Amino acid sequence: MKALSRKEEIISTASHLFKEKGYNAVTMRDIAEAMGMKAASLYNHISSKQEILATLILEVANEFTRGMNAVISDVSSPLEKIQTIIEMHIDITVNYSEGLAALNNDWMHLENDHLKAFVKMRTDYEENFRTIIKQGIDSGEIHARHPEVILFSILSTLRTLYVWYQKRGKLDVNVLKKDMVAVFLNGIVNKH
Amino acid sequence: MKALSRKEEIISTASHLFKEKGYNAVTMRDIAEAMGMKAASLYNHISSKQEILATLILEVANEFTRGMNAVISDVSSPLEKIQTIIEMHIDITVNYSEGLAALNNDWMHLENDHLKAFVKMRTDYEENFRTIIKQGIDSGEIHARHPEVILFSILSTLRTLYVWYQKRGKLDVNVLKKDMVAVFLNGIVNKH
DNA sequence: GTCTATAGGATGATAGAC
DNA sequence: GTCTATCATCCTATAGAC
Repeated sequence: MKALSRKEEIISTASHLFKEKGYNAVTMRDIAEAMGMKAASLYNHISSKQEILATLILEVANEFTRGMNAVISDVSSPLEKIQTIIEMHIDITVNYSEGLAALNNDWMHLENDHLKAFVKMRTDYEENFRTIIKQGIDSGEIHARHPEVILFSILSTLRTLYVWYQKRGKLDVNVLKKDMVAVFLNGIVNKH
Repeated sequence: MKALSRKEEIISTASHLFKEKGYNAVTMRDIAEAMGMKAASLYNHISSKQEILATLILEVANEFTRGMNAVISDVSSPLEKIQTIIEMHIDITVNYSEGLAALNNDWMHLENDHLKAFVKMRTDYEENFRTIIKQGIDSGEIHARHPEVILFSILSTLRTLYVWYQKRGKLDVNVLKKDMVAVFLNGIVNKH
């Protein structure tokens, strides 16, 4: 467990507050107070409030991009790829839950190049996922339903998992992965 | 199509802006400008920014509560009830998409009694849904998986449907209902 | 590296003329 | 019912002392 630099402490503190109230409702004074210092002192470690947001969001977005690239270059069936993506999302949720909240709720408050970079990463990610689903439908592994409905159902669940994961007393990660994969792959109806 | 009162126009205009940027990032001047008037004039029709938010969110929350009460008092199986809930969510998404955005993203900016009322409605709603899922598991209709995983997967998808519904060129509502119900009930794997 | 002081501007809301 | 003018407060960020 490496000690956090002062800058990392600030970003971590801010991320907790952003998760509760959102980027715009959190002031530099709030962040400073939570760290036991004055707002002006924050600027010795970070250059702006925007920098905090961008650092937080782009770190997680990069994590997703890395994960998706690994899945794509993997030699496995579309169904196996989808399972791996679900598991990857759950891992990221557990490890970056505050950053994920900012990514979900406050990405539109990114500015200029940060915003552009984020939107591109998200678009690419969705496009890759969509392609995998279509391949599964073409090969007959996946039911021939509207691919957007499948893409959206899985993605929206995974994206908001962070809200629920901490609320429900930290269910074991492996149980969560197993059940989540099962819900999407096999549905909830018991046919036996 | 009844003509909107000035107050309703303001709330409708505000809801569009809230959906794009969030409650805190939208100013009274933004709302006024979008209506072609000055910020001070808004106060002839509404008493505060908070009133706009509360009106918007509580209208949708009431809609969900009404729908859930109808489902509960229905004589039908747990699986049929879940199907009805999914269809109800889709109907509300189509008819109240702006209010739904505020409910999802800005409920924490409600104050005092409005906040209390909202949280109670949401808790009751989730508890009712959870009970239905458990009844389905007990009766053997639903796979014996962690009920929270099922509850969460369905709810998070339905709650964020509004983001996606308008982005994807308004897929036919009946196709959407059919495919969405199928994804959750039967999964995506084709077993034939 | 933290502080006080403050610049410079935005914000929600009110008062009062028309 | 809309306007202009304005209040009181809050906001991000900077300057400069210690």
